[in-house]
Amino acid sequence: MISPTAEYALRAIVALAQRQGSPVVTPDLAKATRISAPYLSKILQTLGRAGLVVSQRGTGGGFRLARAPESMSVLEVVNTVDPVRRIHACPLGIESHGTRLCPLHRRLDDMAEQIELTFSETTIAELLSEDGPSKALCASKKKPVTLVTGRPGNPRKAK
Amino acid sequence: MISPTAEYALRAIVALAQRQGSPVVTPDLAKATRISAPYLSKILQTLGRAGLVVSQRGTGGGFRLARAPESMSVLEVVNTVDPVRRIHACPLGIESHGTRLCPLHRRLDDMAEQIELTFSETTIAELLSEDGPSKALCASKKKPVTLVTGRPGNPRKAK
DNA sequence: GGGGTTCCGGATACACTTATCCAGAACAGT
DNA sequence: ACTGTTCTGGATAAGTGTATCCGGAACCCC
Repeated sequence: MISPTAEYALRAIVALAQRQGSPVVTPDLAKATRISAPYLSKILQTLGRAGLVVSQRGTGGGFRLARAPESMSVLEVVNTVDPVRRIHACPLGIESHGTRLCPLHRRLDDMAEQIELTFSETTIAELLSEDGPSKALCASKKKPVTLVTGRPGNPRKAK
Repeated sequence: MISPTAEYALRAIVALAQRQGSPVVTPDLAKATRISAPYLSKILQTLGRAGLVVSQRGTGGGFRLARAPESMSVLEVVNTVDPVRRIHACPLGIESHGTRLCPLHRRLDDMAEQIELTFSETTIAELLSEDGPSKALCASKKKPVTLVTGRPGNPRKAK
């Protein structure tokens, strides 16, 4: 439905949102999101160029959200790394009829529109931990994986 | 949203449904759907193994739908070539909590569920030509591409 | 049963996405 | 300015999905 890369980007954005503006260094973010550090780094670069995150080099640097989580939609994040594809014209070679789509492609595009709408209506803030039991990014309660919150002796369990 | 292959499979199934059980040979189906013949052939093989289409070799052979278009759902076709991926457990390494998903993955799975539901409720018959202007597979009215219906002097316009 | 037709399935090539690596530039603190 | 830190961006590798090719098997008709 969405590409792994888009899902990674959302994980990273959510993890950054949890930090409330404090810069997070790539390896830490990689541990929190369970994404490989080099690849995450590429995704963060893309998000940075799009203006969704801000990077800061040197000691005490890292990445932070460029805006408040309440004002950032899921759609913005997804579209930055892997845009939702709408069907505007008939995918068959036949260009003749304008915006009219056949039933098949009409329905597929309706779905894409629905997804786009849902993404645009959901803010990052809503993904944080709204309803108790399941915390953002699936962080467990029983196993305090520390989730990078503060890392006094990180178990270094990342397989 | 769905892979090219899944969309190809739907095109092929719809094109077969238009033929009302008459066997269609792969090159003809390729022209109708604008899918490359060798690749379409692979997809048809898969659909055949899944029992959605029936193949017949030799002269007068080809492919035809195994069942009535009214009794075949879009979901069956899609799942045959490229199953809808539901999120059953937290994609992060943390297995600790059962079926509880964090808000992010809960929402993504809700979408997948919605898509699955819509696909399961839509039959191939509904994709044929329900509402006049836009005929199945985006076949234009102005340009009678013949769409393989009967082909007296096929323009052979496939780029 | 011979010949033309059509699907079958393995092998292969190509493209795009995902993932990795590393030298270099920017930055903070001293 | 020097040093350690951290991001940057290009080059590259690995993996998956898409597309092609071809010999062989099944089938129909004569």
